[in-house]
Amino acid sequence: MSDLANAAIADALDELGDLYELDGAVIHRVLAYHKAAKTIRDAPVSVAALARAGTLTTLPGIGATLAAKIHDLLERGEIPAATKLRERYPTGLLAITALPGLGPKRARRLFDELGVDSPAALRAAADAQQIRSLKGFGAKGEAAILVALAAGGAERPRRRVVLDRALGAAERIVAALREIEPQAQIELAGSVRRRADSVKDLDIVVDNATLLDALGGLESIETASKASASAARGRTHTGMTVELRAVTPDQFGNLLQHLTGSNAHNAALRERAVRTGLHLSEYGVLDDATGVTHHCASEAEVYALAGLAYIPAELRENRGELEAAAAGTLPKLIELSDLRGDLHAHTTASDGHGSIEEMALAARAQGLDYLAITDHSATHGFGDDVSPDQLRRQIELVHEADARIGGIRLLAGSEVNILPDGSPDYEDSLLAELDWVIASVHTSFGLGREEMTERMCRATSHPLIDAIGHPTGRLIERRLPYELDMDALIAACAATGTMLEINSNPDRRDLNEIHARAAAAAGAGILVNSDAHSTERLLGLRYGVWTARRAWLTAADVANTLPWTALAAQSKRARSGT
DNA sequence: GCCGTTTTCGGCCCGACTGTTTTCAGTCG
Repeated sequence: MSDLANAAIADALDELGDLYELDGAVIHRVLAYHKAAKTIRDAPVSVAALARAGTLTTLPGIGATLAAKIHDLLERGEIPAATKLRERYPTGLLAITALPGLGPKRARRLFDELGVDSPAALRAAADAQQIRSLKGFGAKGEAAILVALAAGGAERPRRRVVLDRALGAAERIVAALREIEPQAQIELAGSVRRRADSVKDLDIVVDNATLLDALGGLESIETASKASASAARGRTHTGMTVELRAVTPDQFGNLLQHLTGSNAHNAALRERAVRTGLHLSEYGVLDDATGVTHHCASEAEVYALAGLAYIPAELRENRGELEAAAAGTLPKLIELSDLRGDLHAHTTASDGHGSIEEMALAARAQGLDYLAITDHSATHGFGDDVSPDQLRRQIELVHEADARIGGIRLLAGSEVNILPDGSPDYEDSLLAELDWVIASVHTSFGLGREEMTERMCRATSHPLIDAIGHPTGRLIERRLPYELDMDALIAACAATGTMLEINSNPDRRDLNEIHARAAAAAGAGILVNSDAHSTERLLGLRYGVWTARRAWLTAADVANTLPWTALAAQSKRARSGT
């Protein structure tokens, strides 16, 4: 049986669901495929391993039929039903359904009646004015198709914006609105509030409708218009869509909960509620028994009516939070103030912009008790490598600064490169002089899955490597993670006592929330580090904490919530006596 | 296709918007 990644299995089920939908299957069957795909994509364990163990149906939404199809995929490399349907419906047809306004039903009509099987064929049919005469279409629909094609909608999905840029824009808008109406309730909603890796647009809820008219006048807004008495829509100069919604204070909780989502969370929440005779919407909670619709000023009231504990926004992805909220077993999530130290930061010795002292003072100002100076190592390129002699000098400088600067403990460390053979790029005798070593991959990203896994697992077996930095190398919306068996790496870390980093750089957030949750479940030590290259970037620790919260982590799951002495005492170095 | 304070069949979240429609289907979030 092959060892497909969860994401690959999920993609296959999503595709099959789309094909079934084109084929006219009942919508609930289609949804079953997409739900199962999401469950698999979010699973903190290897689904291929579950298949080998014969326990696939323990996953919610996976029954006998889907389990059999997943077995086919793993054993034969394909799902026969998908292969058959692909022969009937060309891939170009699926591309057409990605166009705004064109779903499976209308795409199917274009295919059946005009033979349209690709974006190019669609353009030709629209140019020839063949579409307007079709049932369900018209001249307007035909024009909309041409507009969507011209916008390139069929080739690429609309780009998502990485959280820090989106959050910056959102916070500027909220601050500007607060200046106009200081008494109003103004809250971010949507995926920005859930602290997702990236977001598509900005949702903001206010309890004062006069603010709807103010949106267009804000400095950061390029254009805006009032869509209704309770909504305004605008666009920032950077091209992000902003949806501003106004509601009376007594329904503020209903709307905020609705717009915060996620869609999967809300759908599952409403399905649960229906079973107890309640119907949730953005307007209130309708009780079948009494016919009364309850309005909720706060989100906590919405969840309480549904019989649930309050669910923090970061957990609202339908990854088990509803069940935990019903059972009273939601974790007490880690907070930024729980972090006691930061074990990954750079200075001007390599590619950072601050001195040791500047970084130390900035970390102290943030309330941290310790900071590891971990500049790049001997083989780092770009002319900012640190030779062995320079590192010896750097160790002295860190110790000297540590003695001089009060209120923070400075640790002499390094971010060493993991060479393709899995070894670090300093001699062991030099590594032994350091307080802290974090090891990362910065070269040879293109190794095969097995070689890369072997390379990284080998690094974890090195007695002087304390932790693995940004373990997958991904850059959100820019670079895919390298091929790696994360289950194997997590197991190797747990076995050797090597810690895994959640890198807080908002472009990385690596480990991601799925892997971080899996690592915690496997008993691996987890760090939330800034990887700061400047004093300002130390503030980025909140992104790593948000990833940790989305991974369900508590303070006890994250090693650098401990004082340095306690962390050092339980490190693998201390345990092995090196 | 899944699932069970409606248990092995009959349901399956809610509402807005759009365009093509005389009451609604399709799409979207």
